[in-house]
Amino acid sequence: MPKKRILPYVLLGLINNKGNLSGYQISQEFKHEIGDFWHASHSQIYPELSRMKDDGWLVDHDEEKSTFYSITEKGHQILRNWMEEPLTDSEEIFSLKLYFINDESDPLLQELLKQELKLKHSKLSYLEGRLKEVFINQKIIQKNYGHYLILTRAIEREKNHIQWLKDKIGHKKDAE
Amino acid sequence: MPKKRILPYVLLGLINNKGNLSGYQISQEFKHEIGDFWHASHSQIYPELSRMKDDGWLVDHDEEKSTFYSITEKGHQILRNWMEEPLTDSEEIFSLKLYFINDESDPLLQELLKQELKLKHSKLSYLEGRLKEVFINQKIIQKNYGHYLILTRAIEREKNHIQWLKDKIGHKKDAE
DNA sequence: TGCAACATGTAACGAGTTACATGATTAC
DNA sequence: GTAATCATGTAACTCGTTACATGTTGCA
Repeated sequence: MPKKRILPYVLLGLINNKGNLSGYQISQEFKHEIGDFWHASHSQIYPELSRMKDDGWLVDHDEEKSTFYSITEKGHQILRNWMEEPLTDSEEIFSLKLYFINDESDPLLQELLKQELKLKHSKLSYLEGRLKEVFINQKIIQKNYGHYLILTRAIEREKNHIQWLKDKIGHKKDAE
Repeated sequence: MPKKRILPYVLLGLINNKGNLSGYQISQEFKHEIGDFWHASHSQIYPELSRMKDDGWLVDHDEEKSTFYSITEKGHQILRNWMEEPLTDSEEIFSLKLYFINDESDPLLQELLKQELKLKHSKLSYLEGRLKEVFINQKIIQKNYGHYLILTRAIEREKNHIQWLKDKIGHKKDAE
């Protein structure tokens, strides 16, 4: 099966958040707001939007200069389904989905955090397993020091992420 | 200009580390050892190896079942140049280059860590700037809570990475 | 004897990038 | 008036994936 495309869902999410958007505005979004987490160039955006319109996910309405798109009921459904799809081991998707959640009280937020926590836990144990398996003694560490470094770094990173997730799941307010 | 390809350098690095490797062995490496940080399928590997041979980066010698490749002097040069190229904002490349450094005393190690530290510092200030710029009051946070979360998460992640880099640059031994 | 793993290759396809194009409007 | 930005579109190309293909060796 072909790899799951993400772009259409990103476009859906953006249009859903903002009400309606033109292709140009979306490409600006990618340069600013959401640009830290995802990117697409205009040569992807325009054809994609028109495909999504053909599929009934969006409707367009021409205004003075631009063609604006807004989401249909079908589009809503599709977006919702995607948002509720179980996460896979991809931090990008986790970030994107978070981005599309506006309200702190949306139950999907806690759901996402819990799913990601589970994923990160298993990633962490996998990495810790690798560490034990590969670096069984000091000599191997010395002979493959770079490998040892990134592996231990990866482990620390997961731990840090897990800690963050746990904090947020506790639905604590920002009290630092 | 076209995007810089990484695969050839990964193959060079692997072959350089192990002395000589067949295409099949390399694809096994991707399934195990290095698989946590980079991946390529055999349909990429074989043609790439033969291209690299044509370019004089590798020489092949057929043995019983497999064709083994080893690195040439030219290949060494190319690999070294790549390793010494300044890092860009891509953690993948940082990890890969680290992976190819075997010896703790290789001066390139400290160089890499310092470069990455600089990059991460500027990334951090960029993200902190974004946070101040976008989330100017509590209301905006409430209305875009997911965005706020991933942005603050991204900041924490950079801080964690910076801390790790600083630890390692201090050429401290693992004393926990 | 038949299946899994070894070992290599090529073709078809999908997604994303850069480049090529074009025309309107705005600001200096 | 001319440069930048708005606004959209398509074509060429590259990279990577999956699928298709083929022959060998080891083992149960």
